[in-house]
This record gives sequence, C-alpha cells and structure tokens, in this order.
Amino acid sequence: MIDKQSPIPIYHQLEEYIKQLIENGKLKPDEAIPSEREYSEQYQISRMTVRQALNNLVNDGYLYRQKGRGTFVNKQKVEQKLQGLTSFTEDMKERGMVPSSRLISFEIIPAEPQLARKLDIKENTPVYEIKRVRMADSLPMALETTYLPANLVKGLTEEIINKSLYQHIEEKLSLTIREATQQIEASIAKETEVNHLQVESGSPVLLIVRTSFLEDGTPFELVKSAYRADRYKFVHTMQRAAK
Amino acid sequence: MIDKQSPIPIYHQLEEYIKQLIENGKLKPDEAIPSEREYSEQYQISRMTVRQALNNLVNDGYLYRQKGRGTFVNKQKVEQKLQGLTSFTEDMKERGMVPSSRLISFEIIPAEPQLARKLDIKENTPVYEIKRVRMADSLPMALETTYLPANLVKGLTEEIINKSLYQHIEEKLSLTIREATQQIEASIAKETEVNHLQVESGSPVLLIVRTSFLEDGTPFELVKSAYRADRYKFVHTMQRAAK
DNA sequence: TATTTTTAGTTGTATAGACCAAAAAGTTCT
DNA sequence: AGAACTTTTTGGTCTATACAACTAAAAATA
Repeated sequence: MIDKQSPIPIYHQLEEYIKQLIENGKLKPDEAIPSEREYSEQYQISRMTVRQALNNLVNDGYLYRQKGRGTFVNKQKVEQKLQGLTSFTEDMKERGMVPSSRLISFEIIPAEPQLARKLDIKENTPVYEIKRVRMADSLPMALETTYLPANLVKGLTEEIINKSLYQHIEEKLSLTIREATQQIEASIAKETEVNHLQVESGSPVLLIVRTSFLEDGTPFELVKSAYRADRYKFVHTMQRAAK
Repeated sequence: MIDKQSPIPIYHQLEEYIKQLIENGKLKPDEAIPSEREYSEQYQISRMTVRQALNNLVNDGYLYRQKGRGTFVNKQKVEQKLQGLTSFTEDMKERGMVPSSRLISFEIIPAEPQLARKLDIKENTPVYEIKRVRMADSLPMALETTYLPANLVKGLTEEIINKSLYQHIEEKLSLTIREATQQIEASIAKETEVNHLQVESGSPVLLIVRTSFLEDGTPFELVKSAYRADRYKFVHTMQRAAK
C-alpha cells in the first residue's frame, strides 16, 4: 500500500489511500479510522508523517478529529457537487430534472459601457448576446441572457448553442472556467419575464447575475437570469476557514 | 512577541502575529516574509513549529509558498471574506455598514416536527427562538428568526443576544461553526414583514434559510431571514473543483 | 451498588536533526 | 560581458522522541 521508494511522498500515498476508502464507502461517516500510532506502526512510518496525511484530509473535509478520542470520517458533502456546477444544465440535472431551452434571440452586439467594464473589454467590442428561456421538465424556469466576448469564442452558431454551449467551450475551445461570482437578488417579474416565464404580473423572481472567469482571471461571460421564484430555490454550502 | 510559557500554543501565537502584520498592511501582497529558519532562530523555536504556523496561514489563504524562493503574502481575497462570514453582523461590516438589531421576541419553545428534523433533534425538544429586526445604518434590512437547540446553548439571555451572540458562542462556549448551508429564494413580503421592514405590500423580499453545523457535523442553528430586496443583494463567489 | 481514582489510549504541541529538490546568488572561466 | 559551474538559501519530506491534554474504560474505594 505504501511504497517508501516511490518518488511520491509517503504522506500523499497514505492520503490517497484513505481518501479511496472513504469514497468507496469502506469507511463510513462517523466511523473512527485507525489511530495515528497504528498507521505509524503498520506501515513503519513516523507518526508525524501520518499526521501530515491526516491533517490534509481534515483540511479537505474528509475527516474530523477529537482530542482524546480519535479521528473520524466526515459526512459526504453536497458542497463538492455544488461548487462544481456552473451552468443551468448541470444545475437542473443535479436536481433530477430534465433541462431544455428555447432560443429567443442570438446576435452579435457592441458592448455597452457597463457590460464592457464587467467583461474587462473595451467599449463597443463585439459580444455575443444569447437570450433563452430555460426549462426544466418542459416548464419555464428562467429567462436567461448570456454575454460572451466574441474574440474569445469564435464561430458560435445556433446549433452549438442548442446543443451544449459549455461542452463546446470546454472541449472544443479547451477553455476552463475556474471561478464565478454570483449576485443574487429578489425582484418582481418585468413584462418580458411575465410573458416568457408565464407568471402573473407582480410575481416574485430570483435574479442571478453570474460572471465567470478563466484560469488566468480573464472575465469570460456574464449571465443574467430571472428565475421563477415558485419553482427555483438557490442552494449553497459554504465552509468556514479554520481559525 | 512569542511567550513560550503561555498556555497558548507557540505556533498559534506566531500565526496571529503574522496575520496581524498582514491585516495591518505591514506585510504587503507578494512580499516575502522571513524564512522558516530565520523565524526559528529569532524566536528560538523549532523549524517544524514555524512550519505549523505557516501551513495554517497558507491553508487560510494568507500566504503562499514557493520552493527554493520563500514564503509570500497573498493578495487579500474577497472570496475568503465571504466564505468566512456567517452572521448578519459580519456581513454588514463587510459591506461597510453599521449593523444593529431590535429584538422582537425571545423565548424557549418546543421544536415542531419540521424544525426538529432540520436541527436533527427529537420533536418538542426545547429550542430558543429569537426574532429580530436587523438593521444597517439604522435602516431595516431584514427580519430574522433564529432557532438554537437549548441543550447546546445554555443560559442565553437578552443581554447576550443584544451584545454578540456569535462571539458568545465561539468564545464563551468554545463551539466552532464549520460550515453552513443556505437556501435562497425570492418571495413577496408577508404582512409581518411589511410591518417590520417598512416596505409596501407586494414588495419583493429575498428569503435566506441558513443551517449551520459544528465541526462534527451536528446541526447547530437554523436562521430564517427575509431581506428587503431593494437594499440587499447576496454576493457569492464559487470556485470550481480542479479536474 | 455507586462513586472515585487510576490507567491506557488518543490527539495536540514541540524539539532537534537529517536529507532532498528547487531557486538564487556567487564564482570562475572563457 | 557572458556562460558555465559551485555554493548558499529556501521550502519539502521524514524520522524519532517527549510530554501535555483529553477521553473512556477499568480498577479501586466507599
């Protein structure tokens, strides 16, 4: 299990080994794992090395410790899943619904000052503007407008949009979205939203504005969405930095 | 600076000391801090102890390391701040506003089935119910109801609530909140919300339900808030898990 | 039987040292 | 001046050990 001759650090080998056991369910939540000294003796490695492995797993949320009692397996976190999702499609699949879209408009427009600032491009730089009604299980869920700098995503077609814009971006253009900032607020449905979402006037909507960034920090897209409040709830898990 | 006789661990003292220097701006982003060996010699402590302090600061995002070069101060991240905040007070301070509260009611009630399930306690177990109007710069911002299992937080008084509930929990009871799940949705202000938040009937509100968990995963509190949509925007940065 | 004390086991803190690998700085040679 | 080599400094990994703080179970005591 542990190869001392390997160029891979011992603590890392142990870390991966324990992580496997947890993810395979061989170690169950709240179950105690062997003590540090047990690992130390079993694999003939220093206890400090074992601690390094366990500390990393504690920091990653896989384990938790209790002084005088032992080290235990943490509950699997939904958070991991939620952190990863960036698109409506992924979000809906996660909720067990079937996502679909209806394209309203698709054009290239010059970036207005406000948009240009958010995407960190010059004014009037061409951007794609994609308006879509997003549906879950064939029912209108959100009205979404996506803005993409045209120079970053060339040769976009209606077909690509209808298929999977994200897949195209990640696989064909090999761009990776590293992080996203979301601003969420409540509002009352405007007229276009009333029409496209098929809600009564005066209905509440959840507005989400998401800005995504590439690995080097370049702003990549701006997505403005208006969700039907009666159908959509935003769920989010946050972890506190250890003091 | 470092007191070896103190009951506070040495690594923790060093950690706080360096953190201070960063937050005070005496150490600037991308500036190199003294090497591990320098700290070790200057304070006559083991290099491993220094490493423990630095590792914690790296994990918390205050520092980053480069093999062969040194250890450097990280850029202040908004994200870090956002992840850390758990209370209305912290949130408002972060936004540069002055938070305050007005207590509406404070009592111990038996947990209803739904609440009991969310807090993972038995039905009718006593819980504190605290209703407050939360204000920012003296203007009503949110109507908040907090539920705390009475067995976890004993001897709560009005005074404590008005002072700082979180400080009391973390320092006096030495409980640490590790993570929180939030559900966010949009709605129309109900009558009590209309009254306490001083909005017109039909106004949109942002509803946030937060469940906080302790280090071992025990549910600790449930907070239901209704924010004035015209004054409050929820901001959230998420990072994508590396593939 | 009930209570207190002891004991064994656990994680937490800390030390002193060793060697490695990467980067930077200094030195020598061309 | 520039290139190639050597030395120094830095963080990364690992060992072996010691004692403290805490928990839970066992043993001794009332």
